[in-house]
Amino acid sequence: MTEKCPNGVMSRELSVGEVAERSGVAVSTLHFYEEKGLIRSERNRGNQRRYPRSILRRVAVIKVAQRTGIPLAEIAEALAVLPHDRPLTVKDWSALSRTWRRTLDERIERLTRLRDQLDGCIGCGCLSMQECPLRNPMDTLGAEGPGPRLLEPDAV
Amino acid sequence: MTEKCPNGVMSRELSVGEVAERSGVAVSTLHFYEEKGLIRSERNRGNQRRYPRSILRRVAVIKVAQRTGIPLAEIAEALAVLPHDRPLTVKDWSALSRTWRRTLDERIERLTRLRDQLDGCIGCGCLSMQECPLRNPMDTLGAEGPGPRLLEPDAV
DNA sequence: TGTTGACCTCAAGTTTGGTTGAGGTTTTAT
DNA sequence: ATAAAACCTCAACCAAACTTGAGGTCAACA
Repeated sequence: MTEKCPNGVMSRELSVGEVAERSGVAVSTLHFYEEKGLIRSERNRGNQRRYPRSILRRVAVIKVAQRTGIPLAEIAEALAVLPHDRPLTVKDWSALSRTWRRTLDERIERLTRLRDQLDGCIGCGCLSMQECPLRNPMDTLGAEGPGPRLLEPDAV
Repeated sequence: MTEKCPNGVMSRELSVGEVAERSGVAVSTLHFYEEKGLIRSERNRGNQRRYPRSILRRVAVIKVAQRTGIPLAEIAEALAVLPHDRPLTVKDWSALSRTWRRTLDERIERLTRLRDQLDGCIGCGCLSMQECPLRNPMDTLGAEGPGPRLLEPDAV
């Protein structure tokens, strides 16, 4: 069942079930990814999917990207420029992960800014559209100046 | 059109369109929130929605919670214990925002951990299910030990 | 008194990321 | 040889958070 090369690395192509098991995603998900163009498969004479072992890295990359919050469509775009017929290299991975790291950084920054605003507003609660930094998410520009605001019961 | 009280605060009830404009959410969204139990409305004799001005703070709170990533269902739950018939007080807001701040903190932490793992793996790319911290998101436990991993072309 | 704009309800559509199931074929194991 | 396990396609369904549209009513203004 498991054919080994001289060097001891298993080199047989993988069935969809094997890929599912080894990559930790469901078979249905692999079908789905294929439909979305994220992965590709060859077929054997019985029309069953057969994958090169490099699929495992590709799927792994997809999963990591998803954890950073990148939507599948964007992941697909990023992977689209890379060939399906050879494994992703370390270089490919570096480029991708560096990009994703940057967007992850931005997400973290945005959330951190939000947290700070929340801190500044916990004791206030005015939530004024005009004056409260929480309601004015001018996310990038530092048009801040939180500080306590006076709270008029309904003057939102 | 705008009736003022002696003290200069407008105290008229608001129509759904007015709430939409002043709170920055669409009319359809207000209908939707009502259906989900997040907000409530009185009706005038013509069956049109009429809101007390306190609705504006309530909607504001919902929006802020959403920005922190809290799903509507959870926001609904949190707001459920608070009466619809009086404005949210600073105390209400403090309690809510403190809770949400904590979950926001967790989100930030999780993302930061991910970023660090990504940093450790950018030059590696093994993405091994067994060995790569990026693939083993045992998020809470510090079962770390990233460091460089040797990269065998297909040994994912 | 129109007529226009705001409002009403209810149903259906949208997007993202999949899962579930029916009905049928292929592979694998005995 | 046969039965079970794995695979195939295609369609439908799920949840979240809304939006859109149809068909009809109400209100505000000239």
